[in-house]
Amino acid sequence: MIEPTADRVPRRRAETRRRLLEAALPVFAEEGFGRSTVEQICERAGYTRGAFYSNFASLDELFLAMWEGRSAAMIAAVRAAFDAFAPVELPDVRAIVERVLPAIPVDDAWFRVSAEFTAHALRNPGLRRVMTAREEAIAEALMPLMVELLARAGRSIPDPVALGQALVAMHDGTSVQCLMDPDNPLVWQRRRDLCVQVITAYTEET
Amino acid sequence: MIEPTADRVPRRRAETRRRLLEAALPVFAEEGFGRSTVEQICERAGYTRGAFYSNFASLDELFLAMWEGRSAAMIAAVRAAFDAFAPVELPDVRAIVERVLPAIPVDDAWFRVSAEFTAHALRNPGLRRVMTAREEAIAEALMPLMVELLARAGRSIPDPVALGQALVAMHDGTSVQCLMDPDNPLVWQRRRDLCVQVITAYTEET
DNA sequence: TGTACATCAGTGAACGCGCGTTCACTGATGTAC
DNA sequence: TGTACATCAGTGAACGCGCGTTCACTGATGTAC
Repeated sequence: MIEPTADRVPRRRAETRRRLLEAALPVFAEEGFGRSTVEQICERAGYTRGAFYSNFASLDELFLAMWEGRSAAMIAAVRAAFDAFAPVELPDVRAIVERVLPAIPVDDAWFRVSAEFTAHALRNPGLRRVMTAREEAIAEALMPLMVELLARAGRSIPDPVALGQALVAMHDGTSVQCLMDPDNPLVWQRRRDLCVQVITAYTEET
Repeated sequence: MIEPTADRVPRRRAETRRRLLEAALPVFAEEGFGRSTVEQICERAGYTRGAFYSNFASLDELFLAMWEGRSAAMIAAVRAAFDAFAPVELPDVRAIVERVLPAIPVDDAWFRVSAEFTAHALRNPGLRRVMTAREEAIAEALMPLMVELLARAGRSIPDPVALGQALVAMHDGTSVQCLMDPDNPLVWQRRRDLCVQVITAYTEET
């Protein structure tokens, strides 16, 4: 059984696009977005520069597309990790944090690129909206699971939005600290502690 | 009375350096570090490119020097603001936060550059050490004042290092949120609330 | 199924710009007497 | 104080590289009969 032919034309294009996007993250992570060149990305992906311009109008466009793709994948991965914990017995907030927090990857290359993307977005009102929308999407995707886990630890959340924002800030802020000093277990420990404190402060015993 | 001549040779150089460093922040903020050129900085500072190479070996070197200078100025400003609150009566944690937190500038241009510098430092072990050292310097400069203010609110700090790290993470994480959505007063409110919660969680009534 | 034809994704050469970096120079600044 | 001299910070022209962007082309892929 052959694929419907209608798909098969875009197949090749889609593959090229995918490979360019895949090659972009390591290049941006190593060189920085601003110092990355179309040539470097094409070379790593195994194409000539013409292929790039056949698929993207500019490096900016590819940067955004790459960021969106990786972000979505990241959220999906964390969500899956959360779901996996559903059947497990989690008696208190600390137990939840100790099991759930490690499921959120703190990835060096991705963080470098995210930091630059943030700076880039702060220069561009359109991108700002994209970023805040994504933060809301994360909160919406993960908060129901948080609510359920915390309910099983006997805790309710008076203001879920405030907790969501606090957790994102906590994650962002402590990620840098951990990546700056990755071999210091104390920094990681304090990250977990802060997470426990924040959740405790933003929830009530039922 | 004329200045000692020994100073006067470096005077001109020092002035050139200063102007180049001053011009660098807005250029980096607008273009991004990676897309900034020696030419742009020199043009804004009113020099030719030769003057740049007479004072700095590379854009990287200027970037670091600029970041260090601005960081130090920032710490000094916050420290001064803290000191100014010393004689005021501050009855509780919330009152302290409401008065002290606004003294910490959340500056758009500086934040953009800081975010990129962070990404840059994560690529370079030497710069990582510079950054962690600076974070420690901030904590050391401000923590004694925090201790004193909190003591007057009847609170002691069992683990000042942990509180320091938590506050830095809180500041970094919520700054992005505030700058992404600067006209939303709720985001700023939640930043203050989180600060109160963190301080409360990391201190004990005496 | 097989053959002729159409499409268009990706090639690779070409062009030109803008920037990094160098360096012989000049004139501002300071020194010696 | 005044003059001749020394220094060296910043100038501006020059060179060359590397990249962005374009575009005529080719050959892989799919279509029609």
